[in-house]
Amino acid sequence: MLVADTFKALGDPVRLQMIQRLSQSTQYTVGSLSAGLGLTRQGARKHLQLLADAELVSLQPRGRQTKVTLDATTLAHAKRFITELELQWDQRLLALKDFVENDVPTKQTNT
Amino acid sequence: MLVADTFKALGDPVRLQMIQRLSQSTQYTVGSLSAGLGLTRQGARKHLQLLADAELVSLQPRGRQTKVTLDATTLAHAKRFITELELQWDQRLLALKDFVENDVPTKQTNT
DNA sequence: ACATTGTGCAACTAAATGGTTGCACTTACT
DNA sequence: AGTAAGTGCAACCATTTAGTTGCACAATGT
Repeated sequence: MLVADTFKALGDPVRLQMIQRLSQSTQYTVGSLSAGLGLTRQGARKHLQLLADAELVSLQPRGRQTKVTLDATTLAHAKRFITELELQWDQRLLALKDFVENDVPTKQTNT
Repeated sequence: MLVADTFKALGDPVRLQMIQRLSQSTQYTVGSLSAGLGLTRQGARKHLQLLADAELVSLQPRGRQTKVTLDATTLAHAKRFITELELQWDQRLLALKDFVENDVPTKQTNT
């Protein structure tokens, strides 16, 4: 599973709100989670499936209803990706500062 | 600008690679950034426009060419959003643990 | 046994997305 | 002045996405 898929799944207001709700309660079912989002249950269910495919949530059938829980692991992966970008970015700025101050050429990756 | 728009912009392999490149060098132009991605320059340009609209990169015309730089601020916002989700999630788990161990009812947000 | 509740799935439609080609235009080089 | 380089923009096409309606079906409650 690519990180891009995780971001893609997070890139929708409805799905983000679902995730946000799920971070606040462990008691959600497909029905309760789909209510009050301004679209039909079936519409919401499609979003939910996307989140499940991206492994951001897991669906556990419990008799008549299906429990929905957050998968914090995938969320953590996405966060880590951003953190690493920021690290590279900071190093770049540092190298640039070095170049300006001391005339030490910085290694160029691309032109 | 909604956080969802940031995630949406990050939710594509081509755009993620662009962001990754930009985190490694401050020397990119539209042309150099668009090369070697397996699609036409005009195709890449569309992705770049999306990133610019999401304020993940900024485009600065420099005579004949256009310089592209990363906007780390927006990236930081996205990261923060995830961090806050994780915080709520952790608190939830803690409350749940409390409930199981001590039979202290936890405040339910939803049913 | 029967009704109701919670869910899943398929078909369909409108709009957004990802990609292409073709062309115009300005900046720089000789 | 003439050519090449770097870009921007519009038109077009195929695919995916976001939403709907309609229906089937198993689990629960009376």
